[in-house]
Amino acid sequence: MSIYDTLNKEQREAVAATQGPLLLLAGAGSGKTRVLTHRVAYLIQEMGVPPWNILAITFTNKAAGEMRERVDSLVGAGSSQVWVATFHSTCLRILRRYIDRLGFDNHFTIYDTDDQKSLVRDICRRLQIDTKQMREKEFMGAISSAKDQLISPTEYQLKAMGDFRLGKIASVYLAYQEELKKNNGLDFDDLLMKTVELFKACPEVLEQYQDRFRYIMVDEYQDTNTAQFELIRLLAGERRNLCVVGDDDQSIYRFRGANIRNILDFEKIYPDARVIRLEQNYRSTGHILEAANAVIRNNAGRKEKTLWTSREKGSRVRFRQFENGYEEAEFIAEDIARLVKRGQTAYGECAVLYRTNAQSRLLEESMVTMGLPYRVVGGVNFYARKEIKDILAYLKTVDNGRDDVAVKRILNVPRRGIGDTSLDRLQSFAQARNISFFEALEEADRVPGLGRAGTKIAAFVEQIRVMRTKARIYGIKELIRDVIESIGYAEYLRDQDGDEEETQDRLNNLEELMGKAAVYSQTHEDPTLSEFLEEVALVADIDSLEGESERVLLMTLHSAKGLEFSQVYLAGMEDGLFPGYLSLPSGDSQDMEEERRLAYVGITRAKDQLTLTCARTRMMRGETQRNAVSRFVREIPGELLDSSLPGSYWEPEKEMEREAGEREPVPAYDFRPRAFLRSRATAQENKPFIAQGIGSLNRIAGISKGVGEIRLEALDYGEGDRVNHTKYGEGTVLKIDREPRDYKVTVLFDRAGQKIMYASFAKLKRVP
DNA sequence: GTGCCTGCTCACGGG
DNA sequence: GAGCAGGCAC
Repeated sequence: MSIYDTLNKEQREAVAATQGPLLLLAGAGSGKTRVLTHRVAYLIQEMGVPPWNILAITFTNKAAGEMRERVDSLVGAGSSQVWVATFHSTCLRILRRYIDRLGFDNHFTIYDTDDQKSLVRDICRRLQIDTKQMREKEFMGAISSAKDQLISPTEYQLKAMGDFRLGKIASVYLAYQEELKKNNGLDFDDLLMKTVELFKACPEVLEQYQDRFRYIMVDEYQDTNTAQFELIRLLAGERRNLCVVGDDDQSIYRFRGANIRNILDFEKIYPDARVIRLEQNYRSTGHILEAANAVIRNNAGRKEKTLWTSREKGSRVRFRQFENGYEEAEFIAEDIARLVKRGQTAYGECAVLYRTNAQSRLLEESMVTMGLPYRVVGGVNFYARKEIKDILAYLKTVDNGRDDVAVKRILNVPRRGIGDTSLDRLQSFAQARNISFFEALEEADRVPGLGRAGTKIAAFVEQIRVMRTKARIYGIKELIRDVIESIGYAEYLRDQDGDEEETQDRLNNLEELMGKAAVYSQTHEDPTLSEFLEEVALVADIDSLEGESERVLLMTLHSAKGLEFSQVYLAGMEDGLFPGYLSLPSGDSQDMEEERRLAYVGITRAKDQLTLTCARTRMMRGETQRNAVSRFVREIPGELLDSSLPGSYWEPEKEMEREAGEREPVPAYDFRPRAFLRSRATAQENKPFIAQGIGSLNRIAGISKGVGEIRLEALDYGEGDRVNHTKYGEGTVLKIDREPRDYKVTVLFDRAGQKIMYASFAKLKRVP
């Protein structure tokens, strides 16, 4: 039996269609990664293609990591020579080798969003553009989308003729590119654009890569932008052994230039392309899939396809509406705890997905309160954190002083008494002599008007020199530790944060960075600081999802693409949040369709059970907003839903009557769907709700009781005792309620206020 | 040059 | 609600 026997007919066809252009329309959960990995294996094992002739491109590091793993385990020996990478890292590797042909130094630095912003700000100041009238963001967005479409500053200028705003953008764009070049920097979009430029300018380089990458596969093709498409088209060249895999229904990156036409028009560009559709879904139960189909059906302009599954119908899609975001979050944590207790699922099988990162906080809090193991994926990019960027800026400066942005960043971190005035003087000195900022620092005694700052600058330069000496002996990890200690960074953080907990978080992040450095040093034969810094530049999140099988995952819908979970919770299903308020007024425009595709992505992540939740009111932009149930929920036919509030969840008129002020505050454990109250307890509705036992709440919420597995152990603390919680610190136990399967403990924390939690999860320690 | 206060803007997503 | 930029006092 061969490894290909487990594939269905279409999948096998796709695996064997190795020559010429192939468009693989792969619906959600139809096993596209399986096809891709088997295709790699087939090329190597059956077609005798050397592994290094194969290129598999993905969008995210996560996808690349997963693909790598699966290729490794399927192909075995030689698999490491298959080039599996993201667009950006592929370009990075190419440019590191050849960008000198475009007049850049091969040791260019990568500008992240922060660096971009400060660069744009400098330029606006220089060009005397009032950033109150045109914001930096507007420029950044315009520049980025120009690059996505491979529009050069000069072309932009031509296009902008006669338009004031566009003209401004064009001049900022031009200055921005000049500045980048001067600083030997590239931003993320440049990685793609410059690679295309390189290929067009140097046919011999292109030929070399065409010869190397004889078989190209592109995952998530629906998300490619013009630059990426051009890159692929160039690489595929005359051989055209190009296999693109995508699902137009899952195109969710229009905001960063994804051109859905790339997939819709693939057959126009490659008229002889084979098209294979994968429509059998192996992931979700019937009800979940039907719900997904019902939602996506509302989009116009898609390639028609109907996903089907041979799996059972499964349980219906649950829908719950809550009074506010707290109750929603609490329900989710509570529900997961309950399912795990009953042995119906494991933490690692559950994922909570949301539209905006801002939603993660409440969910996270409820996880902490319930004591559930969880992890937030994404959020603030690890390498974008202040403390990480500070230390990396030191390392960059130690490695070479060429990165002006990095040097400027740390010159006064920690405080050295070198302020803006000195910085400006140094800057103009450097500019006049055409030397780097760090070189200007080294010659600070020749810079006019520095005064007392001069000594401080000399001390800083000396400090860097000492670090450079140490860098020759120390490993990267030791170097990081030494940098942190010698600049007194921990003290600086304590000073800045004022909050010990925050400082500790930051220090922990730095420990993580050291861990990362250690791993790097161990896994590379000849580890260098330069290479480490280069590698780190493109990584979004420090750790992969490996070894996370024991935790509930919290992430945005965008990060969830490509993943699957037994239990999926989609939180915040409200008009105004999801779909976002920006896409609402435009009705059924492109924006709304993209939101709907995102909903489709979310729904199709679920294998066995899908739960949709929303809140009637939610804190947004500092004010409480009332939101209607998301239209995406309403697009799901009622018979697929288990809402335990029949027909009552959508009542816009009633929404209008309700004033925020007329409601009494609700106790923490009132997580019942509010609509239930309305149908059941009309007259009494506004009376404060007195917390009932969880069991009865379950019954109210329409959830049957399961058999408890948890043994009731005696607690070593009682009412009035002082206890310690890992996150909230110390507090006093106010109340302990015995529940059928656990104790419910009410604690008044000194810092965090009153919380209610389950003893078996919260692991409270008695303070002697 | 620094620290504090105020007021403003932004919460949509990633490499 | 939070983070940041700008203004102001020391």
